[in-house]
Amino acid sequence: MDLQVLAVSDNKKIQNSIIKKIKELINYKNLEPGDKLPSERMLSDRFNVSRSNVRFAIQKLEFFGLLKSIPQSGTFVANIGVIAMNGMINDILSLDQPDFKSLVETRILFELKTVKLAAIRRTDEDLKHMKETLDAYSEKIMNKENAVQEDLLFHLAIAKASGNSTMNTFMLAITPEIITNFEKYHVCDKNQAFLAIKEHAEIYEAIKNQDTMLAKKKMKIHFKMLYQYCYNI
Amino acid sequence: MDLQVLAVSDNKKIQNSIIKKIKELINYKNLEPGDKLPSERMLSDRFNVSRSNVRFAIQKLEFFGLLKSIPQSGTFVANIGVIAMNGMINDILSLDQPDFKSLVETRILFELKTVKLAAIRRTDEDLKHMKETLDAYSEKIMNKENAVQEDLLFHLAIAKASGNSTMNTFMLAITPEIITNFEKYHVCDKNQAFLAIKEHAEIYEAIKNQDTMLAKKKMKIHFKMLYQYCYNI
DNA sequence: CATTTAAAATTGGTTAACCACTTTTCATGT
DNA sequence: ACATGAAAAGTGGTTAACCAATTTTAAATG
Repeated sequence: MDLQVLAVSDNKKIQNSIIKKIKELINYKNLEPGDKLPSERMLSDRFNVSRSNVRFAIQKLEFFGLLKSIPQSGTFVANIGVIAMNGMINDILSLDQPDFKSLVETRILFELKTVKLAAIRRTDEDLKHMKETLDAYSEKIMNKENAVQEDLLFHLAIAKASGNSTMNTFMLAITPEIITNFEKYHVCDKNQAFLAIKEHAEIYEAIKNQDTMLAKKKMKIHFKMLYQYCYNI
Repeated sequence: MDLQVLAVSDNKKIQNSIIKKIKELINYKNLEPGDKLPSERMLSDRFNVSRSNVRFAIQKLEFFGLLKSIPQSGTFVANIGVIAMNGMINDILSLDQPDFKSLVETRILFELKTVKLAAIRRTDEDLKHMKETLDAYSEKIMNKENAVQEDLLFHLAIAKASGNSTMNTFMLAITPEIITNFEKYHVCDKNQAFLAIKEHAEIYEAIKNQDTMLAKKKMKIHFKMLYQYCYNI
């Protein structure tokens, strides 16, 4: 799963317009699962756009499972009917650039789940990794340095320990945007830093002791301020 | 957010090896936030790989917020310290291809949240959209036709109504893989289809009446079989 | 010596040519 | 008519050339 397709780009509008035209083409020609689309060259010619942009558009639709490109052969409609095809393309076209509030909301949802799963599934290696990030965080705070990075790595270590590759991937995907906004709005104040050391340690201990409910409870406390912030923006 | 970057590819190994080398380079040269990386040409020369692959690797790191490419200028280390850089690149390199179990686990987590949010935030337009997908689903089932697509679109309509663009995006991202596996393992049996019509209708009504708890409860019932299946695989 | 400025080198991004392979076409032989 | 096979056309993927804008260099100017 390569989420890259969702990256923002100056060409996004062009690519979305191509996706729209591909959709119209599929409907007009009544293409069904397995049917072949016109070649990239023909599409770029017909739509009056570069082949690169056609390729990007196809890659995006391929990522969402709607098309399937086969080398030296062609691009085919995936095993998905015309109804789902239309519905999903509409959804894809209307995808908004994630806003900060939705990112935080999603992060909280993830972390309250990953912390429980981590408490159940964590391996010895996971614990070691988490402990390392925990110590690195404490050290930075004790030296009164900015520790946003170390804070983050601790949470990512939990996600990894959850044993859920999908959530781990998504956590990594939303992380950069979260950091950017945190620094932009100064979410993590230094006043809260010392308190956070204790909270991190408690979360770690709960996971280590495989106390699922306590782990979640401590994470909830840790997120308390984040909650408030999220809903006040 | 263009998740495309996470797509599987034959070049993934090469690109991951390039990412590894970029990480080593950043460490060796002690590059800090804002510092410039060698040009794409120099990197492709140094690593003995094509510039395209270097570009793909950089795009991936850019998606995860670790690098920032500026046209006609260069590629720069993002505003992220060396610790987070190393930690996150390690995480990125060790990302597993999402397995079916983790996909289902994530989907359930999402849907139990989106259904609650939808009950709170749904607009009249959302309701209209959901009703359409609901009716399309019923019609297919009554005609004893396969309705996997319509089932899916109903759930996507809920995700959209949740008003959370991040979860909406992620739901779309995991959907194709879910469908593929459903059809592969014949998860949705026709015996359950008639029952599902009623369940869908109840979920819709709960969202319409903004009964948050009931909406979640009905969704949980709807997922009951999915739960069992997921944990028996 | 400092300042200006223009030209040359360098950059990420884009386009066009090329490649290896597949698919189609159609002439040939039976 | 039909089967065979080779050649031509077509395919997605890859590489190399090109572009416009930036950055550096150094020569010209005061």
